Amino acid sequence: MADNTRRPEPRYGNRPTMKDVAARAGVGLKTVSRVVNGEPGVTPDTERRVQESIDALGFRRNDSARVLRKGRTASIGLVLEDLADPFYGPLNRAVEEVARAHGALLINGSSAEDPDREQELVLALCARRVDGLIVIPAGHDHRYLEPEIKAGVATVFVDRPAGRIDADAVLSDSFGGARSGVAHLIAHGHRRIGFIGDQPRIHTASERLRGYRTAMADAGLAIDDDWVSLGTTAPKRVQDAVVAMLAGPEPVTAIFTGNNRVTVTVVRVLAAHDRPVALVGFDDIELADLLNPGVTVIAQDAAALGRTAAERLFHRLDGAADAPSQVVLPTRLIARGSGEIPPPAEA
Amino acid sequence: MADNTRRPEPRYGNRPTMKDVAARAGVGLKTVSRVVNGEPGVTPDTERRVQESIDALGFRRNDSARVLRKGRTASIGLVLEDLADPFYGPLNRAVEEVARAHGALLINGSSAEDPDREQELVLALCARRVDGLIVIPAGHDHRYLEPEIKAGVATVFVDRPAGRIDADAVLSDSFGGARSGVAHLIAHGHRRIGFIGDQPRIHTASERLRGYRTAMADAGLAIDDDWVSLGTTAPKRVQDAVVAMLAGPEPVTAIFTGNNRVTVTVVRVLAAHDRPVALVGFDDIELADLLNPGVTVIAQDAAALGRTAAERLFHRLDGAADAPSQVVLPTRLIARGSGEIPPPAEA
DNA sequence: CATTCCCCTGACAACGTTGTCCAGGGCCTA
DNA sequence: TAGGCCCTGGACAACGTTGTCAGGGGAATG
Repeated sequence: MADNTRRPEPRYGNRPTMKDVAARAGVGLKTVSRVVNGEPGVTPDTERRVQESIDALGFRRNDSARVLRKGRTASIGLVLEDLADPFYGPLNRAVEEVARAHGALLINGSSAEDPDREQELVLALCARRVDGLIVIPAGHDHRYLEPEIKAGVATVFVDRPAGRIDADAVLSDSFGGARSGVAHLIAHGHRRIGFIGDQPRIHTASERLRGYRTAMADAGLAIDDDWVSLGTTAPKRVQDAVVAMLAGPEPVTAIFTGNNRVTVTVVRVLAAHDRPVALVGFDDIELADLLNPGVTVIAQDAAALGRTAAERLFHRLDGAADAPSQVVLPTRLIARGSGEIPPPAEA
Repeated sequence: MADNTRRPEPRYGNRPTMKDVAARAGVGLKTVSRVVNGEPGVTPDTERRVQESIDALGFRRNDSARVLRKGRTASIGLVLEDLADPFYGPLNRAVEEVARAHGALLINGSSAEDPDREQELVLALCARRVDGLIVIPAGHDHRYLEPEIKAGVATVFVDRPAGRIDADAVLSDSFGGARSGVAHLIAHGHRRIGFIGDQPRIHTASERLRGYRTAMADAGLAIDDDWVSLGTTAPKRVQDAVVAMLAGPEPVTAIFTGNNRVTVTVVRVLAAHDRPVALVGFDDIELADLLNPGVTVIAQDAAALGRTAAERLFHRLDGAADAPSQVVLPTRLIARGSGEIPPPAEA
């Protein structure tokens, strides 16, 4: 039996290793390591020889091996709901900037709002031994993360709190934002106000609904069952909801929308509607100022969410061991016109 | 000197390893490996014992070690220009979906349009031994990638071709799209048409400029130097360009914009302008249909770009060794009103 | 000139996993 | 009953890197 079949697998295209570099330069393995890592204690002459070998062979350090040896991967994981959602773009970018400032790479993926997929993704990241995790949770039970957190994987939740475990979280003030948005509509004379939101199992969605209910109650207004519609953000679903609210003898005169995707669809439907209907939306949307009327929104600062979460994460990685905390960032009402439409004069 | 200082570094919070699991279950190391990987050759009874130990200890396989041993990381790198740019969201998402379908994770980062940062990021990904790379290049010289590609890192460029090396690329038809967009304006009677684009060193920007020039030449129209403005997409810069084009005795009557960010700014400026000015923009923008007038655009399919590139990448990873090729995806003109504004009647 | 000290260098083990190979035991067949 | 085969399980090396430690040579000092 020939023994040239020893190589078990097609390796990394047989990349040169430090051993190869060392052999070519006629030095020891450790000396190469020193040069590669810029450690002191190498003569300029030796260093030059090693560097020459590195360039000639096209050597690049294998970080997998390095990670295995050192125990830190210098990478963090980001699990969000949908990479394509414009709301998460700035958040993603902000996290990346902070990671970069700390010399870490970012591994990310979308859960597509599916708890199983979230878990799968999170655990895959843990198996990669990311140093930390930033998660926009889709599910409501994160006990599966307990062994990981106990084992030292720093974890920060963003946009929505963790379910059934105690963990850091950075949130926007969904309740307060929705409450002030609805109060804004009430202040402009509306009494029949609709709410179209995301699925109630999503924390932000239910908080915003709560804000709506509270604002209505504060003003002593009763809420008709037909005025509240919760469900997916699919355009068809939202469109049907708007149409239903605007039909009948007592249609709503204003609508509060629970997130950017809902808002966009509602704007489209209202543009085709004959009567003006007031609108305030949660989340800012691009070009909202150029529409006619401009769309009044409750803006949250996605970049600040991401930045705050990432900074918290690295703070933990630097050794902070204080109790998990929730940070709530304020929202801001931006009046652009659609929220200031008065209700039609009552018959 | 006490010898309890042997542990060199703060490791992964001392996570249990297969060795720990094996010891607890009273089996050999390889048996644990077999159970973890679902390999055959383990009695149900033994398997149950091992599984119990895994659960009890909270063991999770260390993929770093696995990668080191196996030579494949099951991860791909994506380097794009700006994670926060809405154009790249769907692209990012499409790449992720394909990666997921192939069981790979996605590591990504932004180059911020800085060639040095692009190189730094790409090489960091190579050091991680990603199986493949998808790059939206910021620089024009990718010879630094040659050793990596030779070593087996599959690489596909998207949106812009690679510089000075021969590599796969998936592009949108920038030239043809711009040409047809400008032709559209000409067909609606415009003769003095401005072009506001991104920095000319960016391939798509210069291709779109070329499309503009060709369409003008095709129609026998001369181009005044003042009609062309290239530079960053900073709102201030773009705004100044628009104002300049609309000033003077012979202002442009139509503008073609080179990308989504430029378009957005121009829409804002034109909204405040007294005379109507026709506009066609490269890249679709959200809510473009709801503006008044609707914004006519040359739409490219960002998701298709990402999907095509990722599929090409995995095709290569599956062993395809054909020559590098360029795929050009068509663009689509979407007329919504702004491009169909006629020029003012000449005095 | 001898001694000490420091600087440079390299041998070696270890990180956690998987591929290879071998041993032992049970079962089937002749 | 003996022989052989298959099935299960484990010992061992290797992946490429870095931390530890020890050795060797030169300079500085007495």
